[in-house]
Amino acid sequence: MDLQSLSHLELRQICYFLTIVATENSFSRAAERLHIEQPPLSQRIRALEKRLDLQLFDRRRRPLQLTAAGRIFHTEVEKAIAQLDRAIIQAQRTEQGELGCLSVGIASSIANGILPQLIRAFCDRYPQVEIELRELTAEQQCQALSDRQLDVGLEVFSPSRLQTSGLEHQCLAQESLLAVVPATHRFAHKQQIPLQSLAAEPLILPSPEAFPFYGAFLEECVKAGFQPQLVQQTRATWMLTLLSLVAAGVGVAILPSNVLNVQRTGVVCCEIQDLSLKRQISMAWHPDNTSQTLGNFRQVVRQQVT
Amino acid sequence: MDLQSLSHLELRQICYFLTIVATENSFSRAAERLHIEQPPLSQRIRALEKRLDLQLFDRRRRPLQLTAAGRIFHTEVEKAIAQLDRAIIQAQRTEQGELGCLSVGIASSIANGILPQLIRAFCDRYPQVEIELRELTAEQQCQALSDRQLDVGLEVFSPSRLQTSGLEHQCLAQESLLAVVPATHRFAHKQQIPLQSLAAEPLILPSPEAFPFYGAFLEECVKAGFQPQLVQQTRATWMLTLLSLVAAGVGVAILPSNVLNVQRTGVVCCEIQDLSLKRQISMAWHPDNTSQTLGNFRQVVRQQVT
DNA sequence: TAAAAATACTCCATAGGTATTTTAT
DNA sequence: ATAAAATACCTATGGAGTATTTTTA
Repeated sequence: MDLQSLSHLELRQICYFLTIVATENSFSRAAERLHIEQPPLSQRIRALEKRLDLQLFDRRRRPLQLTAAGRIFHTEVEKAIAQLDRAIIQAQRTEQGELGCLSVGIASSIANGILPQLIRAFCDRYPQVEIELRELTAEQQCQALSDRQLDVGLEVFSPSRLQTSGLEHQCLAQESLLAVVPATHRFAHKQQIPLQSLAAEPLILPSPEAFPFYGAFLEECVKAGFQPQLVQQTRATWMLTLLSLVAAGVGVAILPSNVLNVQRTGVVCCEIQDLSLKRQISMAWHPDNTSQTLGNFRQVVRQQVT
Repeated sequence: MDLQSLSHLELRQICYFLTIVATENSFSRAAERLHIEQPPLSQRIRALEKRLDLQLFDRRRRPLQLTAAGRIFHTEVEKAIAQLDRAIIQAQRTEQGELGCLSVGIASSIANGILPQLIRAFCDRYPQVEIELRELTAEQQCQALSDRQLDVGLEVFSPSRLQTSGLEHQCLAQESLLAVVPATHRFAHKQQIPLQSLAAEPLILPSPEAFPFYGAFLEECVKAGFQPQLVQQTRATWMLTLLSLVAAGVGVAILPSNVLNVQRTGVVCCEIQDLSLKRQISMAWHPDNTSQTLGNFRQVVRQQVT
């Protein structure tokens, strides 16, 4: 393909040609339909024929007929015009955010909580937008948002980290912490337990790298007057792993309230009295990202959380 | 698809866009490659963006990047340009006679004789041209050639009919007539027989409508001093039918020499002495038919018969 | 002879060039 | 500070209009 020579072709001339064929090869009626006079139309077609080095019409008899080459050109160039039209439509729909791709950072707490309704609502409204879910920690999401690797992140972000990254954010939901105990435990029949009652229990906490939030929980325990006994032998992060440890009687797990969305035999959840600590789940994005798809996603999310 | 609005698009601007993307989104280097200056290129792209109502490039940072819409437009419009290129190439090849269709009128005598080598030679040289073989009588061919239903005819044409149709023609081959006798016939072992020896034989001739040429044969018999005995009960035209009648002992058939290309058990061919009568097989076409495909066919045929 | 396309010319819109300014790293 | 793109302005190619001629059925 030689762009250099194609660029001298006039799309207008091609559309004129298609119009002439559409009017049964009448130059006069095509000119009328094109809102130009007949002589310029004749000129343009001759110019087209000259540029292509092709005889498109057999002018030796009336009514004018397409040559064999003209017929082939017509069928093939019609496909090209249709494809060009598709290119424009698709690009415009992409710009409107009706078509394309959005990469969304999530964490297990999101996947297990607010995510399904957000995805459902967005996909209903923008069925042609592909959502790429990426399971990343809050820190990885901040980095990816700054690097334009990610369009939007859903996680428990620390406000200071959002600040330093220059990210914008919106609060979506709050979660409290629950104590998860074996079904055979003496707390199992209680709706609520005091925070201090955990002083005597071996506690299972998720790996602090993946869940930095737990530092705040430990501080609350100290404020309440005890040093928690941590089960050190595990650095698991998956909620199902932690629940299995509880079911095995290894200890009591402290987990965010989205654990209520999971049914696990052999464990029971108890609210913790006196613990006002809340995990703030937010949506974060980069202010320079002007993608309409992102704007649409934010709007849908805003509608869902209010 | 709206031809009216597409016609105001500039193909040149689209090619400029593709060139910019091809040079890693550098306007300066694209301008260089396009042999224009950078400012006009910037102007053209902005004009394109304005016309399409599309932001193709994100100009807020360097090096410039395509927007999501720009990326879609690029991949889709590249297909359109490739299709446009195909349209031009195919039309040009059609005009050169390298691509397309040729309708060729034939008769059984041709199919059984010179046709295979002509088809073979033409298809070898022009493999993308489709040949449509139409089995028509000489009269039907003259009519179809005049009506532009047929590109070229191969038949035993009468010179006067060619004249009145205003057709051009070229002689391809001559055929003599043979006597075909049953294998048990007393002539069966002879290479040649005198014309007059046919006086005593019941003669099987093809239907005179399909083979007007046989009138001349009957005249030759009269000149030789006898009135041939014609088997009247058949008006068959197919050579294989006539040979079957001979094999059945109904009589002696008088057939063109292409019958030698057919092997039929129970029959033998004999040359006829003293019979100078020749069937002239010609190629005919209409002088107004300027199709290059026809010209190419005529040239190949000319090469084959010399 | 009549309808339709081609030709001849004039005008003007827009692509391209040159000089300069603005912008992003 | 510098490289690259945008802006401003000028020139000229070529598309469109009007009047007329040519062609074909």
